[in-house]
Amino acid sequence: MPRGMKMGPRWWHGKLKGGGYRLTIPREAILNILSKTSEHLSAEEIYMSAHKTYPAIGLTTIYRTLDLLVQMGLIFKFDFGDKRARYELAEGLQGKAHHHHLLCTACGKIVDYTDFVDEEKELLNQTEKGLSKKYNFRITNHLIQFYGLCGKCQMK
Amino acid sequence: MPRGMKMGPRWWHGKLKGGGYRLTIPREAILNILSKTSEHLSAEEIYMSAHKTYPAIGLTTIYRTLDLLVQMGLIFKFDFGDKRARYELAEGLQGKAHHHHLLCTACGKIVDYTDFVDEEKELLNQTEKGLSKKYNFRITNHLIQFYGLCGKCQMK
DNA sequence: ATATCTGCAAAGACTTTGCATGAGA
DNA sequence: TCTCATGCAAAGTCTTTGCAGATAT
Repeated sequence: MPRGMKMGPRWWHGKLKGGGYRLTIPREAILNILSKTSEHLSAEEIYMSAHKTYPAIGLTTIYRTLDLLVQMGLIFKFDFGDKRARYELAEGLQGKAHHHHLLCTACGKIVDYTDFVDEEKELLNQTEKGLSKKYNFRITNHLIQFYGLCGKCQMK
Repeated sequence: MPRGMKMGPRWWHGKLKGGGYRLTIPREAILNILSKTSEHLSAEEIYMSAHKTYPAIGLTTIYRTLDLLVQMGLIFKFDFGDKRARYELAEGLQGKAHHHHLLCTACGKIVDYTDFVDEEKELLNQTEKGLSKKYNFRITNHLIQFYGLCGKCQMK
């Protein structure tokens, strides 16, 4: 059984309660969906998926819940240049490995890669230290993305 | 006199003509503005600036021109998470050095840094090679951004 | 001359807000 | 019970599109 797929009280119950937030059906639904996919879903896609098991859900709630989860650090919000925000479970949760993204500028394909991340991490740590000192920033996060053409699109 | 500030036929005349594009007042105005600033202007800001010297200009034209210039590779389009696209002259033009961005998540301040870019470049080259081979991508570009709190915002 | 470019107005797409109802603890 | 959360509808923001008139070459 894959990591993070076990049943029982969901790992996020404590996180929500600890933050003083209620455990509601929409929140459960959204976290369930994000836990089970490896895709980078948009609000609309999450809405459609959640709608199947809980038809009463509204798109507004999706947006509000996603904002909350981002703020709590449970999920990440990305902009891949296709005009809509996309979300994924934060690293470290559910056995998710830290990864970066490789994007096809022609078809929009997104590849998560975990290779080379160790080397990157080393450099990033140094860079963060240097930048922190020089510009007096407290760095909390970074974003790395590569853009190019995937195999299929190269042939067209 | 700073590099790139000299008068005479603008460096972009040839680029536009070579691409089969006309040399128009709006295009001149927009390129002039982007050449003279070190800020990361939004379409609206460029519009307001251009409007001062050429009041007849329309916001639509700003968007269309920016799209054209991005497509030609003369400028870069960025998303800094504030809901509007921001633009800057491409590296290598007008003596612009290759740089990355450091963003304050509280006040939106953007710092261009050129330090550490050499080290980053080395790693990125290796990573690009590895990714190209493993995922069969032809990588054309990359994005690196650091997020954190600037000095002022740390104190609040 | 004529194909390209522009400006206006309207439409489009995604996201946010106001407010009354409903539900978790 | 009593806040907090939700859903609907409407509004907001940035960006794109349609089209007739203007312009560069």
